[in-house]
Amino acid sequence: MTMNHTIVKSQDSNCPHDKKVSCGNCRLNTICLPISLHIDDIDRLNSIIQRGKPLQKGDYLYRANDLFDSVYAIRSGAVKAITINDNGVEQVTGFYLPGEIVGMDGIGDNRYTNSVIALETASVCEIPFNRMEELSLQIPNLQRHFFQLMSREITQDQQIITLLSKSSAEERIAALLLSISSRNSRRQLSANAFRLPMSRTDIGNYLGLTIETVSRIFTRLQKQDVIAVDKKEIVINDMDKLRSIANGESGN
Amino acid sequence: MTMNHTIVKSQDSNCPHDKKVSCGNCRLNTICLPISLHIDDIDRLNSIIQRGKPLQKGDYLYRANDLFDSVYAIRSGAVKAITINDNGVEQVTGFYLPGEIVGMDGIGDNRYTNSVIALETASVCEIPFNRMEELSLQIPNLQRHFFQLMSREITQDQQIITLLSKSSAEERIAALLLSISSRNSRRQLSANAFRLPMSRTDIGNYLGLTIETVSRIFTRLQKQDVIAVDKKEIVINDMDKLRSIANGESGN
DNA sequence: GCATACCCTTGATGTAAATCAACTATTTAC
DNA sequence: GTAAATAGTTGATTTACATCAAGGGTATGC
Repeated sequence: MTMNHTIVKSQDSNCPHDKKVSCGNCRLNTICLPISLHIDDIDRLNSIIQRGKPLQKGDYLYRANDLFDSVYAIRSGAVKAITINDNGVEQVTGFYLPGEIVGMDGIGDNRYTNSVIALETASVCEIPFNRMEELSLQIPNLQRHFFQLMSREITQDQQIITLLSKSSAEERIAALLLSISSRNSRRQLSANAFRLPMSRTDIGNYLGLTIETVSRIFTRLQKQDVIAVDKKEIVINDMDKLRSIANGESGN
Repeated sequence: MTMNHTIVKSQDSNCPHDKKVSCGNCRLNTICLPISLHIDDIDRLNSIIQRGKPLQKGDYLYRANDLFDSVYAIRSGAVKAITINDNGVEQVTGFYLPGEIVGMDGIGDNRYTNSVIALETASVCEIPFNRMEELSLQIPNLQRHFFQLMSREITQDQQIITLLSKSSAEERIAALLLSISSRNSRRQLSANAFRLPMSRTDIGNYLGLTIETVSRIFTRLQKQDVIAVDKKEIVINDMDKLRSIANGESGN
């Protein structure tokens, strides 16, 4: 990923070094923001949002048990959310790409239940929750938007539950690839060729599989010419086949 | 469960046949409602809530894909939420007991993603969401309460994800029993002896296990004197042991 | 009161994925 | 530039749970 360091005013509003970024001109705003907001409401929302220095790979955005104060929109890069349960086992609970929101798990008991870690260099927009709540009282559409965001997170988590409860290793991997593919295309990126921001270990942890199984499935899908794998670079050669595998319609 | 059919005014505000039920005198209100609400705010909330006839076992409260209009507080009985995925596989996504709220999955796209079905005779309080939203704009604590409810649902779903991804069959069953136990004690019911409202099939579906495995685990836990099982009646004989099993600290 | 269906249990066998093991490729550090 | 650590692949073996199978118990309906 190239980055413009010249003094020329960048047209790319998502360059992490560009301090002129605002919600109004952010190219992710149709994903991250309620499209239904008035232009001046967007300005009011923008005024409460803080944009800090980018995270480096491995940096924590916040840690489980930290006091909750903000949710964060991913502006560039990618992060993972993890929880550590009572017996010290780590679980990856989600991967978050640009335009997506993390931190809503912290609202319930005023402490985050997940830790969020950068998978690569990433920049985020911090949305202080108390101020967002106040603003929501004045902007009904903003309140509605946050209810919707949280509801969709519930629905997504329930889809993961179904995946883990009912699907084979191959179906899980196929579903993850399709999820990343469709989230990429929502951001106007290629649905067929992309780089996985996470390691095989993270994939296995997320999908309830060992790293060996993840590796074998990638190899198998490649041998079937469904995908081409080169380290973290993925090319989907046969989207329909991948979908039918994810839906358990394949003969395996 | 006995029910008073005499003309004497019932003291049990949760008797489904008592039309005088209100949030103000409901014994579940510390669970279901924000405790932080003013007494007149509780009245305002109460005024928008609709209480219909009880559901019979097997009745649907709503169906996946129905237009979303309300969330529901369970007043008595128990329900399950299920989703049917693309390939027609049914997944139980949750069990809901008195004081708990269902339907928040519908907010995201204005249609329910789950169907909710009564596991036994059950009564519910319907909370029309549009009216609740309007009220939230005037009662900040109510807005906050709903954000918290949704956040906790996210956190719970993530705990299920961890359970399915990382735990053995025995650990899953132990965790479910402990969950029901603690939810019962929150309602001032026994933590050690209770009736499971759901079938073995539902348990297996929820936990990603076959009915045979569920049955075997119950038998095994009984042989270890951790629990006593008589059909749906459960007695927890050794809570500490059950906890250590759930935490994967048992030698098995 | 009996039939039908459903729910649950228990045993025998099969299998997908875990585990164990060895090795290669890639990144990080000095 | 080389060493050490980290990440990923592939094969052999084990295992936890699924599947297959049979039977008993309980509820539902005529």
